[in-house]
Amino acid sequence: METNSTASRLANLTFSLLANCQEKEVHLAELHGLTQAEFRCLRLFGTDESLNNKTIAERMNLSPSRLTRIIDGLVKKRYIRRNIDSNDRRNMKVLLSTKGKALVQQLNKAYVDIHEEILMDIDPSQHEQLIVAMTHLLEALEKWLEKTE
Amino acid sequence: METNSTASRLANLTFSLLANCQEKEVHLAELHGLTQAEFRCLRLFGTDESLNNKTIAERMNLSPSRLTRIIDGLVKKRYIRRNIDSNDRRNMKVLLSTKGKALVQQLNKAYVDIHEEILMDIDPSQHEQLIVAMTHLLEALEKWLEKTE
DNA sequence: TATCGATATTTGATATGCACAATATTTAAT
DNA sequence: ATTAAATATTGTGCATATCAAATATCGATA
Repeated sequence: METNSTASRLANLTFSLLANCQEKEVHLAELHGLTQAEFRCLRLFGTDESLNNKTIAERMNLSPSRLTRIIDGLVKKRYIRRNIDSNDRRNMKVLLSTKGKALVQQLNKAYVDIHEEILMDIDPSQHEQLIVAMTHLLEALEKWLEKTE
Repeated sequence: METNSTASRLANLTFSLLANCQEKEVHLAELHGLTQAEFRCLRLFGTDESLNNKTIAERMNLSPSRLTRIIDGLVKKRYIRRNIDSNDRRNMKVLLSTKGKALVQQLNKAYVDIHEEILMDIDPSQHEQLIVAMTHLLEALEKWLEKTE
C-alpha cells in the first residue's frame, strides 16, 4: 500500500527533525551562557509581555517552585525583572529587561532566518504545501495528545 | 516579502511541533512505566539489533556511565538483556528481550499510524512533494547545525 | 471588621539525572 | 612480558526537579 510506506518515510523524517531541533536548542542555549531551562523560559516571552510565575510553570510543564529558581537565575543574569503586581500583591509580574528584550528579539530573528534559509532551498511552489502539511502534522499530534490526555 | 512571512509561519510551526512531540514522548514513556531516558534508549533499537553501551551513549549524547544505569533499569524491567561479546569480552552486547521487541514494534507501528492518519488528510498526488519538502527541511537544519557545530 | 478558605510565591528537604574521575577487565602493540 | 588503549562499571558531586510547609494576600461572609 502506497500510503503506508510514505507514512513510514514521513515518520522517520519527523523523528530526525525532532532530534535535530533539540540539538539546536541545546547549542543555542550554551551559546548565550544560559541553561536549557533558562533559555526555554526566556523564549516564552513576547517582547512586551509580562507573565507570572504560575503561568510560566504551566507552559513549561514545571512546578512553580522550580520556576522560582529558574527566574532567580535569569534575574541574576539580568535578563528579566520581577515586579509585584499592584492589582494583586500575591502575583509576581515577570518581565524582560532591556537586555532580555534584545536577546529575545535576536533569537526570534535568528529563528526566522534559519527557516528562511531553509525555504530558499525549496522550490517556492512547494512552500504553501509544506506549511499545510506541517499544520496537519501539528493538529494530528494535538488531537492525539488530547485523546490520550 | 513572501519568503519572510512564510518563514515566520514555518518557524512557529516547528516550534509548536517540537513542544508537542516532547510532550507526547513524556506521555508515552510513563504510559509504559519507563523513564524518559529509558524510553528514548529503547527506541534506538531495531528489533534485531544488538548494540553496546558506548554506541548507545553516543547516539543519545550521554556519558557511558549514565548509560550503564539506564540499561540497568531496562534490564530490571525485563525489556532488554546483556550478553558479553564472545569476540571481545570488553563489550557488553545489549539486545531486546521478547517483551522489548514487542514494545518496540508496537511503538513503531503507532508512530507510523499517526503519520498515516495525517497523510489521509492530504491529496495523494502531493505526498511525494511533501516528502521532498520535509527532506529539504531536515537537510537544511543539519547543514546549519554543522556550520555552527 | 475579624476570620476562614483559596491562591501565589518562596523556602527547605529530598529524590532523580547526569558527568567526571577512579577502578577493573580485557585486548592489542611493542 | 609489559605497557598502552578500550570498555563497562562504581563512587562522588553538582544540577535539575518535585513535594510539603511557610508566608503573604485576596475575597467572602458571619
